[in-house]
Amino acid sequence: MGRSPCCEKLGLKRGPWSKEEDYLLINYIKKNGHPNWRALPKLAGLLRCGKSCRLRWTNYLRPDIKRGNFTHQEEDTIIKLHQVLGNSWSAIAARLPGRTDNEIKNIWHTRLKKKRNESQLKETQSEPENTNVDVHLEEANNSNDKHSEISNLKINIEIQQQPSPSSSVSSSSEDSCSNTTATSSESRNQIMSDNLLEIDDDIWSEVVWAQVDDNYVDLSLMEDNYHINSSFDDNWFWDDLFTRSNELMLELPEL
DNA sequence: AATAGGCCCAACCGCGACGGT
DNA sequence: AACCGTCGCGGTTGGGCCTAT
Repeated sequence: MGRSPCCEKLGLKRGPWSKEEDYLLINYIKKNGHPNWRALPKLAGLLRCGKSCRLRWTNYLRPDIKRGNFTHQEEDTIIKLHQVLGNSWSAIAARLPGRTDNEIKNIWHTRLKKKRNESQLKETQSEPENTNVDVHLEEANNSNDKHSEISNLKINIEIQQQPSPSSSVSSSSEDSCSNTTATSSESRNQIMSDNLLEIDDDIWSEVVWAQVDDNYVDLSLMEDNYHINSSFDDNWFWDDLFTRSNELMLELPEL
């Protein structure tokens, strides 16, 4: 048996919203909020389903929405966030005040995906051959105060395995990105295989590049430990990294 | 000027998560 | 535990606009 429709379609209007409908919706929400989207259209005098009203409000009518073109800075932020979060548009939107997930999704598919692919192509053409070593990523100490450690931008990494010549270089496909928050063992394996280190030509240069999802961070060799240095100094990046740190398998050169 | 193709974006669809019963 | 209703999310669609020919 098929799934029942989200609302009674008969008699309900679909398609673009008129100014009158917008006015009714804004007016109602201003006075009453939106405790129940399903009941809202009837109470507001709209011939729409609740889902349509919610979408119109969250993607277009909300007063805190920033209209207009994305700035270069916003575009770069989206690309970086996408490297970490994958297709989690709502999570990306939460970090871009005034922008909606729908808007970000649209700009990604129309412009930024192409832009990202072009810059990746340039990078891969200029990068040297890589060497890989498996290690396990763990926190430097057992402190519960993660943020104090995060703010120092230093995470010690303990090497547990020897070099693995058969290791592959990480994938940067769309699919791998979408798996970053998955928790099944199959997905976890995918995450591990997708998070391999790419190393400088000279592994003793004390500066290597690790890839966390599609995001590059540089690892400095200091006193038999690697320290992660990243341009991503916002706490959200490190929160994400720590949240998944037990699942991440980086590849590092042997100390 | 006509039109084909690409781009952009608002809106829709279907699914999974979640809370209440 | 199972069921149901609701919400939010990501993927997709379709129509208007723009541009090249």
